[in-house]
Amino acid sequence: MQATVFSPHDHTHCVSSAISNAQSLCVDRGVRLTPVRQRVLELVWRSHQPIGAYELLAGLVKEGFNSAPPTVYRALEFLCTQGLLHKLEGINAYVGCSNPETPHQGHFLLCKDCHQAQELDSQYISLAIKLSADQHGFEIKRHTIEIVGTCQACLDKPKKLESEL
Amino acid sequence: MQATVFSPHDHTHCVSSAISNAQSLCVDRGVRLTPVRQRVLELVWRSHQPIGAYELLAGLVKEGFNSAPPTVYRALEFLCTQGLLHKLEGINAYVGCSNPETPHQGHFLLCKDCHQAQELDSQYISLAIKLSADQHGFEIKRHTIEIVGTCQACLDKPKKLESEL
DNA sequence: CATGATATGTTATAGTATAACAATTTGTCA
DNA sequence: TGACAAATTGTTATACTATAACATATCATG
Repeated sequence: MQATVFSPHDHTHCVSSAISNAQSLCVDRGVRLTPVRQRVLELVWRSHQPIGAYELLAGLVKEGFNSAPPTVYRALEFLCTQGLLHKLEGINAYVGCSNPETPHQGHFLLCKDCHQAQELDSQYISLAIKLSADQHGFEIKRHTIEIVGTCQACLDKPKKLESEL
Repeated sequence: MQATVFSPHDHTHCVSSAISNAQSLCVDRGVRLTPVRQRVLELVWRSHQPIGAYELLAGLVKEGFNSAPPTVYRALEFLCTQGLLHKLEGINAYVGCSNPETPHQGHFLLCKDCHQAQELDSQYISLAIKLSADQHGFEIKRHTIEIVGTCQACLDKPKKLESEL
């Protein structure tokens, strides 16, 4: 089984490599990874779970960015447009994308116990969707694929007692 | 090509058959399709597009139901739980389900021009998702599949002039 | 350094959803 | 029946999510 966000890993490394990757990618594309944008990207990556706009906002404020909602929403829009983040529509939260070089829509496994999100890259899912759309003469612009359930790690954990729920 | 919501059809018939279908289904299951719930279901079906909670609320109020947000959200929760409606997470709106007997999660084509939603039932998509989840030892509880783009009918329409946009 | 384009600051408000508790209705069974 | 428990609805308040509109600041470029 391949490595996933669900298994333990050095997350600090994830963050720093995501940032430096984003920096060079923005230079290449001639777009600006401004301080606010970079900070939002870091905060998303630093979170071990998908994170919401207002939680990010709180993070910005704590670090001296004098911020109101539009600030963070603009940064999020930029980052999503550049493929650096994906938005999870089902929970109004954002996750970093490990593969922003190639623009794509994510497919996600969302664990309802540990709340982590694993991005998939399944050719089968993409193909199945494309075939269905084609059958209807439908031209795809984007799609949202969010699979909610329980991840391997949480399935392996002993069940919680009633008293702990 | 099969019939879809995107093509013209007798929508009045859709509404009435959905309601009577829901009524017998609720009797069978021993759950109560109360007046508010049935009214919400009718309002959703009567709409030619996915419809939001507050628009439904306005509809209820207009017909004398003395209603506040919790009323409509409770009805929507009931109807979704019974499989009579699906929620479209990407646009916070609800659509009727034509096949509520068999509990399932919908796959949707959403046209960004005419705003109609076509529910699919693609075994390929379901299978591809199941395979991906299995590869990760992930146990699926539910999923959200929303494909945004342009439907056949809207593709066939002449393009709007700049002045009309 | 003037200018237009891009980005951010700021205030206000729109849109979506639920918590908490009260009142009512319904089903059930002694 | 009538008393109780469960389910449903009413009501008020508030939390959460997102954007409009306009002012200000910063940046790239000639």
